[in-house]
Amino acid sequence: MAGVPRDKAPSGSAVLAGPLPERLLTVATRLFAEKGFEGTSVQEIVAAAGVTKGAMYHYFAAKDDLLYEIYHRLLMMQTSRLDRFAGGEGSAEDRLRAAAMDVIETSFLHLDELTVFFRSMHLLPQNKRKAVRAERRAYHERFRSVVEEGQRAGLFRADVPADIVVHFFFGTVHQLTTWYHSGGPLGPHTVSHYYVGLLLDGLRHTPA
Amino acid sequence: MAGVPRDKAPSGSAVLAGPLPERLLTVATRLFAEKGFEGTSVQEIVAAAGVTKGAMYHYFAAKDDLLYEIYHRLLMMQTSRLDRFAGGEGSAEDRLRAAAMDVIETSFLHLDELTVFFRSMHLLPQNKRKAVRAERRAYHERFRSVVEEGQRAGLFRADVPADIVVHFFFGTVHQLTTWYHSGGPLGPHTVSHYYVGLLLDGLRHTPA
Amino acid sequence: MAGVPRDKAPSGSAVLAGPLPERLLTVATRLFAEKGFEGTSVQEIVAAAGVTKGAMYHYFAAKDDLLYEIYHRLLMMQTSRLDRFAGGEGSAEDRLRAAAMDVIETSFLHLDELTVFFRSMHLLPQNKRKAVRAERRAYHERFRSVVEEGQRAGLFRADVPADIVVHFFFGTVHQLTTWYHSGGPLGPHTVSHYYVGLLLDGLRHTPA
Amino acid sequence: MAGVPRDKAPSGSAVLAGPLPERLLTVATRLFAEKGFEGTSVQEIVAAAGVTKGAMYHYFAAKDDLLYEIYHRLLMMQTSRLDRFAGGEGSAEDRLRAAAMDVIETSFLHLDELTVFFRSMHLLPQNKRKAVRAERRAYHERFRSVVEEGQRAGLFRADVPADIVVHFFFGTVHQLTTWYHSGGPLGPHTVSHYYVGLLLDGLRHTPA
DNA sequence: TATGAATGAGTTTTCATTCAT
DNA sequence: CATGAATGAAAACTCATTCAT
Repeated sequence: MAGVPRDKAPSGSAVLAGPLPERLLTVATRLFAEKGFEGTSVQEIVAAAGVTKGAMYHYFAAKDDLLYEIYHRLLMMQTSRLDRFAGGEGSAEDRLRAAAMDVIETSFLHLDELTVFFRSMHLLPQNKRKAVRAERRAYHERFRSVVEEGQRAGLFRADVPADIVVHFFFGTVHQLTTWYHSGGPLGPHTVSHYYVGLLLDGLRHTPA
Repeated sequence: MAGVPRDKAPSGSAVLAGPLPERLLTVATRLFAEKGFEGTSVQEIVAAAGVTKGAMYHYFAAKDDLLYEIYHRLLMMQTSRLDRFAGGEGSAEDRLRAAAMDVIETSFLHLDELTVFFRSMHLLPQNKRKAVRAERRAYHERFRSVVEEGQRAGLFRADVPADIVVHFFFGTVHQLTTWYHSGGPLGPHTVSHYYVGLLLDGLRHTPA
Repeated sequence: MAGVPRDKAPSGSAVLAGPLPERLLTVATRLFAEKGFEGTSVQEIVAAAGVTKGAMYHYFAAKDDLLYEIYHRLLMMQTSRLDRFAGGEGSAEDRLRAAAMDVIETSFLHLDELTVFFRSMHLLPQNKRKAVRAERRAYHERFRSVVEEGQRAGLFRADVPADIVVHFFFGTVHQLTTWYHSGGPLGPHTVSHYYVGLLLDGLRHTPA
Repeated sequence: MAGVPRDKAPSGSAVLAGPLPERLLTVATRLFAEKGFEGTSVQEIVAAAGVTKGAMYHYFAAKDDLLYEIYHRLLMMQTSRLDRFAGGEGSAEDRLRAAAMDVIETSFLHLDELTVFFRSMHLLPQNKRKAVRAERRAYHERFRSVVEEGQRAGLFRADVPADIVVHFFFGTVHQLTTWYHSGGPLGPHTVSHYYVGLLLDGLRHTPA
């Protein structure tokens, strides 16, 4: 056992389906969520994916790139979904409600990605961090525009800046991962319902 | 090579007042917030505090301990403040409002600690993580009890579990650090005011 | 400070042939015997082998592993030799004499290993120490069985437990390293001859 | 708990009797035997003795000195006992037997010291190591002189150099610590008896 | 495309010892 | 006599990345 290289990939027991880049992202997401980005070695990732380091570096220039790609894909997906809901039919309130419900429910399906996102953004190198932030800001703006539309239409209170409303809402959505566990008493849909209720009722009411 | 000290602290540029443990915690908090726990080396901490590594390990058994102590002190302070507000005079709504305002305003004074908290909790070893979680849970329960009191008194809507309400509120408070920057257009008090408004109006309203 | 390699191997002066794991074991054995396990740094080992630390840790999970492997290889060799001699032809006395001679002469060829063995066994982590002890116990038992055979055949005195006889003999063999130096007046073969004489004559005689 | 110095001595639970230097040597011997010299920190020693580092450094200039003093005291005691037995009445055989019995039985009373001796001698600095070796050599010579006396008197075989005989015997005595455990089936006296028997019968007999 | 041996720069931690009080 | 805060030097180990094959 000693004197034998220690980082051969275990041949069986791995996720062996699908194209390699996706497989690597999938296992990396899980591992980063479990043990943190810095707590997960490249060796562990490639072992879990059933390949060797060389293979990974063939597709990703650096470990950072895995992180960036996880963020990028998550944001792409959320952006496209938001566009669909925000640009749909109905009142600003209807559309905001639908979009908000969707964000939360989608978040429940991607808790690992969210966990990694808010824990490890600061570990990206400057240029990639800037790129991610730009994507996120665009997402935020799109959401805000619906809130503003509702305010102009007199549906929502106008005494709180739309910017604050969006931060208020996404803030709590992004913290879901710190308390929600899938084994608990409340299902994703229930939580989404409550959260959207608290948001929209807070929005609709005009304070004394 | 020999005889050349490798971790001498630079003589200027450091916080050189007060007892060493506090000094170390102060600089560690700032550095962890800036560059992350994993991105900050012990060497950088002790250099910023103007001492050597040995001095730090004289007081803290591990780098982890700095992290734990930051959390612990923050939670102690928040708990004692919450007790004061929640146990005060007035209706449940008055007390909730006062406590909520205080939490947010206090958070603005400790943004660095909050940043570190939610980014790096997972880096604590199990036993310390458990201890922190227990403290945080107690805090959560105390807050929840005020919400429940208000629900029983008919002041707050009762169709949303108090637990959810607390998660909803603290979630967004804890995310403050991801968007708020002290140079921005809105002051801490203003943001607190908006946030508490959104929360309490969402709570007071009874949906159709 | 940055950019200055800290553990580059000196290009000359090293054992540069053969597969790396063996090379590392060879130099480690010599260094451990010279300066002790704790007194030898990993840095010194890899420098003597002409590689960097990373290379060593590619093959050995820990410094301990070098130690374990040294023991393991020594015991494997001794066990296989003992099997050959103990299981050979001739009376129990003939076989014991042959085996004993061989043990001592072989020990002279591996004084460094023996030195390290008895000085540093206690530095192994529990699990590895257990493994070594098990191997050594098997070796002891094999030797003892020949002594017992001789006792049953009436060739050896039976008033001393075979276990004690084996401890008595191996004890002194294992201490060879504390006094024997290859430059001295007595050659390995001479010493072996004397030792085996003292043992077998002590065994054969029945005290009054 | 954090931010508090980590090496205060535990106030109770320690050996608190007798003069400090002796107390320190006693606990050091036990700890060195248990965990090795390098595996035992000065902090552990002083904590076990119920004092602080300063106190220890008041009596011993260095950690090495504890080791040296352990050796020195053991050798002083053994030398004085050997002088008594070797210089006593009776034939060379009688005196050798008595001295040998005494060495072994005394060794059983000082197993910890012996363990430390043979494991850690190499950790002493050169000058102290030389001093110990000189003391040990004198002891060896004294013992050898009795063997030679017996050889000249025709009591012992003369075909084995007395030097070898002494190494043979002390070798196995010094290895006692590697296999003897006080809980085992054989008491110290029994083992001493067997060992001395094997030695003297090996000595007395003249090989064919 | 893919391998895996080897690198090099860095990390946390340990600890004997000193010295002002 | 004794304290204990602080030092300074080194140690074991990690790991993202490269490169000859």
